[in-house]
Amino acid sequence: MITIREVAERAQTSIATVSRVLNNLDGYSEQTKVKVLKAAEELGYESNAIARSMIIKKTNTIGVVFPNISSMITYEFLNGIEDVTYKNDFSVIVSYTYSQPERMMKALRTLYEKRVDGIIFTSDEVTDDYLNYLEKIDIPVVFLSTKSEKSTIPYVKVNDFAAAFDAVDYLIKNEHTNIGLIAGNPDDTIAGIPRIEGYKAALKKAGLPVREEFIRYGYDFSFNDGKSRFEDLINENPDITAVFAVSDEMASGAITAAHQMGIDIPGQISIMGYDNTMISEVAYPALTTLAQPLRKMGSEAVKLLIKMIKGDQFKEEVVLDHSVIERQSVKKRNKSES
Amino acid sequence: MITIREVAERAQTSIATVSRVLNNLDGYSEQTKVKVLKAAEELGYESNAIARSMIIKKTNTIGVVFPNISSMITYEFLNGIEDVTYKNDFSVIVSYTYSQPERMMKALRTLYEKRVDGIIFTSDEVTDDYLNYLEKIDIPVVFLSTKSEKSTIPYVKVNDFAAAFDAVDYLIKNEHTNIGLIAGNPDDTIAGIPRIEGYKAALKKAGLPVREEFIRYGYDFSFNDGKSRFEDLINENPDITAVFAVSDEMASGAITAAHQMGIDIPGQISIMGYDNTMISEVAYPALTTLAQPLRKMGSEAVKLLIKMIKGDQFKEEVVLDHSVIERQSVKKRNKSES
DNA sequence: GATATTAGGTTAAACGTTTACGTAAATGTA
DNA sequence: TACATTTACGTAAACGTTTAACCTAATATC
Repeated sequence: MITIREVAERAQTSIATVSRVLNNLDGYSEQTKVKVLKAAEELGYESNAIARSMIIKKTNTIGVVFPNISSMITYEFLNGIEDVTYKNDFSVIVSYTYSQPERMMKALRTLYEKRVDGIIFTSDEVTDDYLNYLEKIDIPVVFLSTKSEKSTIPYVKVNDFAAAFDAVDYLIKNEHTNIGLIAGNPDDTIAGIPRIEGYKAALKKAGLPVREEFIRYGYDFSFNDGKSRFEDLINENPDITAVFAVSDEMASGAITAAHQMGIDIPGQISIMGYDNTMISEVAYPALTTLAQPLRKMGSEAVKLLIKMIKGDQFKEEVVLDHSVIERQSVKKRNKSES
Repeated sequence: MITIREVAERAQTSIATVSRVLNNLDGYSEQTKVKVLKAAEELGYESNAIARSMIIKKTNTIGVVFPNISSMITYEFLNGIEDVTYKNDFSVIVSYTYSQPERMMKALRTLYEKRVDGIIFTSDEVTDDYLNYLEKIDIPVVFLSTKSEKSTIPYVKVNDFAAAFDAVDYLIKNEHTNIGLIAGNPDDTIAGIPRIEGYKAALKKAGLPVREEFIRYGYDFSFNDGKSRFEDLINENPDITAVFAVSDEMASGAITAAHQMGIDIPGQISIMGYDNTMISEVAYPALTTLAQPLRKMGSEAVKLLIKMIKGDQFKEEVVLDHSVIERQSVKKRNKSES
């Protein structure tokens, strides 16, 4: 492997000068610059980021940890992240942790060993163990689509409560009163509880009763989860006319179940999803859904992280806007608005 | 940041001994081992992989480059990759290149600068520029779902020709004779041409004519691509009874188009996909498709790469099995087989 | 003409490890 | 007892950079 030393030799100068030329600093004549560049070119020199990192104490690398969330969410996040890491000359190390604590801890430890400049922690519940470790290693961290009350680590999220509220509100505005909920795990403080509470709040605000039997709790936001919850929900509550599923995958599962049960969507029952991933377009009928700006969330998270890496110490919280995307899975009976 | 030196000081020994203890080598007494471990623990020492890499010349990191292929394919590949990198204590740097040459070259250069131990190059056409660079830097590389005739770099793939052949053969066995093809880009030597040729070969073998007007060429294997190709294809050829789309996303687009055109799937037209990503389950009717073992492809690729990194120089090619997954989008009229 | 400044370099230390080599003490062997 | 071997360390070099500190000659300033 060819080093700065060999370049210096060939250019008949010192390694310090070579370093300066290569880093566009000053302190050399045009003549030596040319000699150095020529020598580097001829030798096919490529700088060694490891050696460089060793002394500047920056790796220009960030780490991203994902639990086992939906493929499409992961993809959108990652694309948003790469959009800005690319522009800022950062590399990204990704780890899937499948929400397993040992795997998560190992991932964090490895990221620290490799001296990443910052970490994006996505979508997973933040346990005390994680938090303690993150605080101990003391490198910039931002939470993406999660947060922790116990720390001042900044986050990028949508407001899950408000988003669920708006989704249900949209159904109510379209004259639905018997609205079922296919929820996340009721122990999940991030994507579980807030959406359940948003659902309840929307009903209450409209003066509708909150009926526990209209709520089914899922576990992993998956297609199959949504499918079986839907069957169960509708079999036991034939009077439901709309259901809000807290992920697009669940909503797609519900649609497939409906097809199999001979239920017309949206003729008999309207279904609303959450996320606005690609799946909502592929489903038939196409899913009306509550959109999170996933890609933007990814890019905002890195922007924030890079700011922190560059030294800005003030810590912001970013709450991005959500919106309802109307497609074909909800019957529109909205009389009051345009 | 706390170093081996400080640990040595606190344990009243030398840095060499500390290093030996921490790396489980021998050459120290039980007593000093305890002292060192205790000191390290108390100081919260965590080793610095950068400094380590500097001298051992290994980073335990690999790079993976993705073009802009389907989110679900990317996800499956990455999961397969992580399954085995995790077990082997490697980290993975991922770069999305969106098939842009400058971005690709920059990604490769960065990976080399950061001295990754190996590279997995996925799904993209291998240009001479890429190949030259890969050969120049001389680190282990494996191609995943792509290959190059011009080099001996090993690859992990399915046989696209045979897979497409089998898909079309399946349609023929189910008594379809007028079979349309929604193909990839006819300039794409990886996922384009071989699948087109497989389609043609299956027809020929069955004594069916190859009719150019039954073939539509897409560009990016996307949902919208499949949707508009299908509309076009069926409008101009009402006698078609089955269509093979060379990606699940395209096939889903075709299904959606069919719904909008009032065509019953599979009653009037059967549709077959390719990939067996999650989308094929979500589509309605669920897609009968040609399955690639995506996750396994990812894990086999890293296994091979790690073998090469560890020093095995013989280069294997891995061609994994494909299969037809029967769901509901193809009308079964198979009289001859069970 | 004397001094200060600048341009254009060089030398060497530093980053945090691993490891080859040296050596003194402990242990084994004849 | 004498010698050989092994154990348990310590010292220092090395990895490939960046950069502070230093140097010299040329130019500018008065």
